[in-house]
Amino acid sequence: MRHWLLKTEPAVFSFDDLLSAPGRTTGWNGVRNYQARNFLRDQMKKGDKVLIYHSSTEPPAVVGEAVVVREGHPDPTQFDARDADHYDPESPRESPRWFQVEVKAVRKLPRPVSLEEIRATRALAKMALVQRGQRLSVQPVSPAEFEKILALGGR
DNA sequence: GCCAACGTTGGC
DNA sequence: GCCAACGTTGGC
Repeated sequence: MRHWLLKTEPAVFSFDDLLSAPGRTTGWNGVRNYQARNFLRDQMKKGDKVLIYHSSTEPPAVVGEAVVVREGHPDPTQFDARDADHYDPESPRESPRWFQVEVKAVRKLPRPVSLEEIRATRALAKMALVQRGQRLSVQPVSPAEFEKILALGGR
């Protein structure tokens, strides 16, 4: 089993939105970066544990824990011409370009673990999240890093 | 295949 | 709102 971090902008889709979604589950759609796509399509497996991170908010922070409940499959939003933010007219139906997984909320952290706190924690210094210029919205996380974040979050 | 221009991400 | 860093596009 692997561990992951998924970024989302809470103004678009927050952890609370995930908690209130049917079955506390959603398709993690809208990823339009090939490296992140490859993780979604090839590497994320049912049962993998996921940290949910809020970006472009104050403070940016890991706010909750989720689990992969369905492995990579085509992201339906790429075919939806009404969804201007996600529609990709270049993506062939017979070999879709973009993939999603389904994730289910496990629990909200009692305390968010802020980016500042992550930067200040030696054991988390190697996380992709704090590497210069790193922008990937789907990132692998080591088991130790995953547990450390949960501990900092008061779980 | 190079690389300049442009677009996006996301912290600050 | 700024801008550094990075990815993508497209002319050549």
